[in-house]
Amino acid sequence: MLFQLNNPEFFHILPPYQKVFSYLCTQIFIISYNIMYRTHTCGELRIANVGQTVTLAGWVQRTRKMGGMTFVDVRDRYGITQIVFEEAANADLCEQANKLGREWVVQVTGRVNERSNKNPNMPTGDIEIIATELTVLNAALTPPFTIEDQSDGGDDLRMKYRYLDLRRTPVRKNLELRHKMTMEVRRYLDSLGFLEIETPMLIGSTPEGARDFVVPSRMNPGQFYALPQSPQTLKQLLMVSGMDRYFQIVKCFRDEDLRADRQPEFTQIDCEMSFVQQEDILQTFEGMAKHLFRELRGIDIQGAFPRMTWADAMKYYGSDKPDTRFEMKFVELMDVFQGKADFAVFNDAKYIGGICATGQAVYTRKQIDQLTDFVKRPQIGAKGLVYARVQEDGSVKSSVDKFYGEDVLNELKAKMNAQPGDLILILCGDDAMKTRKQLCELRLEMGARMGLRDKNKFSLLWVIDFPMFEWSEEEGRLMATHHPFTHPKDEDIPLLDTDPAAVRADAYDMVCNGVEVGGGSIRIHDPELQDKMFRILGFTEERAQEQFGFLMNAFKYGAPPHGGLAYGLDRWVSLFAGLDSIRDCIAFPKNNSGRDVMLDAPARLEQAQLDELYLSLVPVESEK
RNA sequence: GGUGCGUUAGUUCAGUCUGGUUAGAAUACAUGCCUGUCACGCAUGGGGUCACGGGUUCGAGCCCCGUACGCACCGCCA
Repeated sequence: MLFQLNNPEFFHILPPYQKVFSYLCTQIFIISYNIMYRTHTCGELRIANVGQTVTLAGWVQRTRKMGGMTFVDVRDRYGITQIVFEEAANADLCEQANKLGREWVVQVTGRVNERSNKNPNMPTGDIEIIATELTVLNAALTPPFTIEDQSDGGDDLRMKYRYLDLRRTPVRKNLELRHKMTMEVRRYLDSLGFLEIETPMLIGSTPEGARDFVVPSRMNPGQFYALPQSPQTLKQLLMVSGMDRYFQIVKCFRDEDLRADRQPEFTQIDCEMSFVQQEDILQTFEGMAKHLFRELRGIDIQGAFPRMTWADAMKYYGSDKPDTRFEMKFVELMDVFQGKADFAVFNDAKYIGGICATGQAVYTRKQIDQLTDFVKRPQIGAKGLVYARVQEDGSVKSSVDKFYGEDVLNELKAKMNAQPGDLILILCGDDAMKTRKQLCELRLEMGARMGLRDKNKFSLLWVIDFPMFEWSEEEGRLMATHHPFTHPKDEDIPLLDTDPAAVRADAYDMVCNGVEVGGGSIRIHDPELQDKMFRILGFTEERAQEQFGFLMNAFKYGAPPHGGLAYGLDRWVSLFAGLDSIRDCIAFPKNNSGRDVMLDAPARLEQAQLDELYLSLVPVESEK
C-alpha cells in the first residue's frame, strides 16, 4: 500500500485528498523506517533499483574475502543478494564483515549498485549493495551441513536439523508447491460449491482396515480415542446432514509400517458428494486433476482419462496401479508352451506370461543375468527368468532352445508381436496372481532401464470395477477391498448371496505414473444392504451395531445416494515435484521407523502422567 | 514379523574382497595472503571411541556372531 501510493506512476492519478493521505503515509514510513528490519527482500532488487538506498535482512550464505574487499551473499526465502564491503571506503565495516560466519542473521543497509561483473546465473546478478551499515541480528553456530541446493548432508542429518534443511531452495520449493496446490484445490472445489468442513481428530477406533493410533482419555478412565484413518464415516454423516458437496484437506493417521510413499500421518484431500453416480464423481475429480496440471505444471490434458477395469489392469500390467507411460503389456503364453515339450517348469506352471522389450535384444548375457538376479531377489521371489532374443534375420534365440523347436519359438514371436532386435522376457509360476506381480516388477525395471519412466511425462487413468472383497488368509474371512461402506455394482448385487468373492464394487482409483493418487467409491445408503455387507464381512449384529451403529442409525433418517473420493496430497505434490519420497514435500516428516528424529518423538511418559491416564506399562522384550 | 544394503574426520565418502608401519580424499572449519569474486584462488593448520558388544588371530577399521541405528523393499497399509 505504502509503496503503491508513493510510486510516481500511481501518485499523479490520485485525487487530492489521497495525495495528502499519501504524503502522511510517506512521513509515517520515514518515521518508522529506523525500526523496520528491511525495505526489500533478498530476491527482488533489479537493475531498475540502482541508486536506491535499501535495507535487507537475512542469513549469511557465504563470504568471499578478496584482499581489500569482501563480498557477502545474504539469503532469505526470496533469493540471494550480494553485498560489497570495501576496505578503502570503510575499513571498520569491512573488518566487521570479515568476521561474519555462515548462517549468521544480519541486517545490511546500503546503496544498490550496478555490478561491473554481472552474474547471469542469479536473478539479482545485475546488482549488488554497497554496504554502509551492518548489524548482526544474531550469530549462529556453523551448521552441521552446507545450506546449499546440493547440500553435503545425508538424509538422516538433514531430518535431525530439518529447520536448517528447510532453508534450502529445493526443499522450500516443495513446500511452496504444496501451498499452491492446496490453494488451487480450494479454488476449484469452491467454484463448484463444495464446502470445506472440519471433522474431529479424536474419534472412535474402528477394527477394519489399518491399525489405529489411539489416545487415552483422562476423563474417561480406561477408554481411548482413535485418530482417524480417514474421515470416511464422518463425511458420510455430513451427506445425511445435507452438506451435499463436502471437502476437507485433512490429516489422516495409520499405524502401519512406513515406505518412501507412506507416512504415519499424511494429508488427504477428502471429498464427498450427494445425489451422484460414479460418472459424476469421475468427471468432477478428473476436472480437478486437469485443473491442477494446468495451474501448477502448465500442462493441458486433452480428452477424458482412459478407464481400465481392475481385471484388465491385473491381466495386462499385473498391478491395480499400472504405470501407463509405456506399453510393454503382458502376453499370456500358456497355450504357446504348455504340452509342447518335455519342460516341466512350463508344463507345471499355472501362469506363463511375457513382456516384449523393444530393441533390447542387444542385452548381453551379463545384463540378462542381472535381470535374473533382480527377479530372484526375495522381495520379488521368481524362480528364474526365460528370455528370447529376436535376431536381425528374424530367427529367435532363447534360453529354452533345447526344449522348443523353431515352430514354437516363431509362435512366441508372433504372439508377442516381437520384431527383429526385440527382447522377450518370460516368467512363470504356480500362482497366477503372484507371477503377474513378479512380471509387473520386471516390467517396471525394464521401463526404468529403457528410460520410459520420464518424471516429466504424466499418464493418468481411472482403474474401475475393483472386486468388492478379498479373501484374507490371516483372518480366514472375506475383507472389504476398499472399505465396508462401498456399494456393489448393481448387476452384481444378486451374487452377494451366491458368490460374494465375484462381486465387483462401484470403486475407482485414479492412477498417475504407477502411483495411486486417489481413490473412492459410491457408498451404500440403504441400511439393509449395509447390514448385509457387515454380515458377509463376518460382523455379528451386535458388533456391527457397536462399531458402526451411529452410521446405520443415521441412514434410517434419510440418507441420500452419495459417493466420494480422497486424493493423497503428499503423493500429488511429490509427483508434481518429481520427488522419490513424499518426505521431501512434508515440512517435518517421520523417519523409516515412524520417529521424528528432530523432536525425538515418540518418547516415554513420566509415571505421574501415566497414572493420570490410568495406564500401566508392560515391559517390552528388550527390558525383560 | 521378514529380506537386502549401510554405519570410518563437522559432513560426504574411499580403505574391508586379499588382516600387518603414523587410517586417507574432498568439503566444511580456523589462520594468513589476495580489490571484482560469485563452487573464488593460493598456503598452512586443527580435526578419528573406524556405531556398540563379543569372538577368531601373534595382530582386526578389515574376518565371524550378536545388538543398536539408518535407508530401500516384502508382509502390512479397509
